[in-house]
Amino acid sequence: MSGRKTNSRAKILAAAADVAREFGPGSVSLEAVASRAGVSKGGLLYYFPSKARLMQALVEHYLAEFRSSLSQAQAGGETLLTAFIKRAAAECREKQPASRSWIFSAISQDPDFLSPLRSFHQQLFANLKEDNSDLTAVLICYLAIEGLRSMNLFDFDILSTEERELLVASLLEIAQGKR
Amino acid sequence: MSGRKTNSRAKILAAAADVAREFGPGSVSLEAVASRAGVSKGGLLYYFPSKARLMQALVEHYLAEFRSSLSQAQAGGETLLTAFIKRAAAECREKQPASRSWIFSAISQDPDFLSPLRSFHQQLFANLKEDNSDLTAVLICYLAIEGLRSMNLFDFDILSTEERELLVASLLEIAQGKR
DNA sequence: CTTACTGTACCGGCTGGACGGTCTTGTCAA
DNA sequence: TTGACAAGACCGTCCAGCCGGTACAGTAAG
Repeated sequence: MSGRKTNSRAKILAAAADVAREFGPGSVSLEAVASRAGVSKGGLLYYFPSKARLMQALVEHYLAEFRSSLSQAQAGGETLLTAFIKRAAAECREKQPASRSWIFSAISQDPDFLSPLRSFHQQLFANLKEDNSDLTAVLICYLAIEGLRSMNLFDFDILSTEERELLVASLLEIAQGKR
Repeated sequence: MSGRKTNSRAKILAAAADVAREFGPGSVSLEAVASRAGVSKGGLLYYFPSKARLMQALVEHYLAEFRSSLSQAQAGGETLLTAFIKRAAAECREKQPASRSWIFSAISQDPDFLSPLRSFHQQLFANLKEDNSDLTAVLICYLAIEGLRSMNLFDFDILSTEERELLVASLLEIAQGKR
């Protein structure tokens, strides 16, 4: 077929996420991912020499995306905290539910795959505290957003759209010290 | 009926949670759980005729515990919201980190195992709204607590003890309309 | 000739589950 | 009181199936 400039790598990563979302995290096998990506098993293993590498790449890819979209939001002259809130809200709006189910596959494979995520969050939280003198506001906003993201991850559609927007608006007020 | 004093069922459930926490959610196999519980594989299968049943029981057991401790906290004449906050805070203090890792095993096995949890949370949130007229306060407190629980679940020890206590104190103030 | 794959075939390991057997316990007729 | 017996509470083994990973031969594009 097409031999050149293929972005099979990206396709495979997307396929892994799709399989996890559609068929459940337990269904993420090399075969399933390969067939979903329109690639043979051999082709998959050409890019990711082991399942562990695939999972690792999944985490790293997500983290890179997260980072870039955060700094992009921050480039508009916003505070880190408001950028974080807005970005999370946008994610909840745009992405389909359970779009991060692959995380469960990764944890099942090896919980250590989360450590990059952990250290990222640690640093993010540290930066948030540095950036905003009101520790209470940082705590409330950060945890509430993580709660929102958690709901999204587990596909708990508990909040209505209006409630979510109300929450985000309230958090933005708190973040700006207007409470 | 039989006369054997049997707490094997409870032991097996605890063992499953222990295996998930110590060796990772991917290591929860019937054999591993059985050996951890001091029971043979056949014995395990006697109590839980399939792995799916084990997972289901795990969810139900957790839910029953959650419910009872919530209503117990509420029996002291507290609001549902404050009871929820205090209970979650206590859980973070007492339980060892990642003590709910078995959830990941259940999701990997079949995401539908979460639906009892989902409907419980839906009802809990509905009750919270009914009980407290300040929707914003309910939203913030509920989501922030869920964020805290999420941190605990993923074993992200991002907050110091003081920060956590500060957060809880702030949330309790918000819950009581003292903000 | 190299790169970037495809496709097939295969292997060893592990897992869930079935099955048959064994020991223990409570029941009840004699 | 006893002793037979059914039922309960396990144990140990076996097996089919899937999964990750390897090996390798082939192929089409650049």
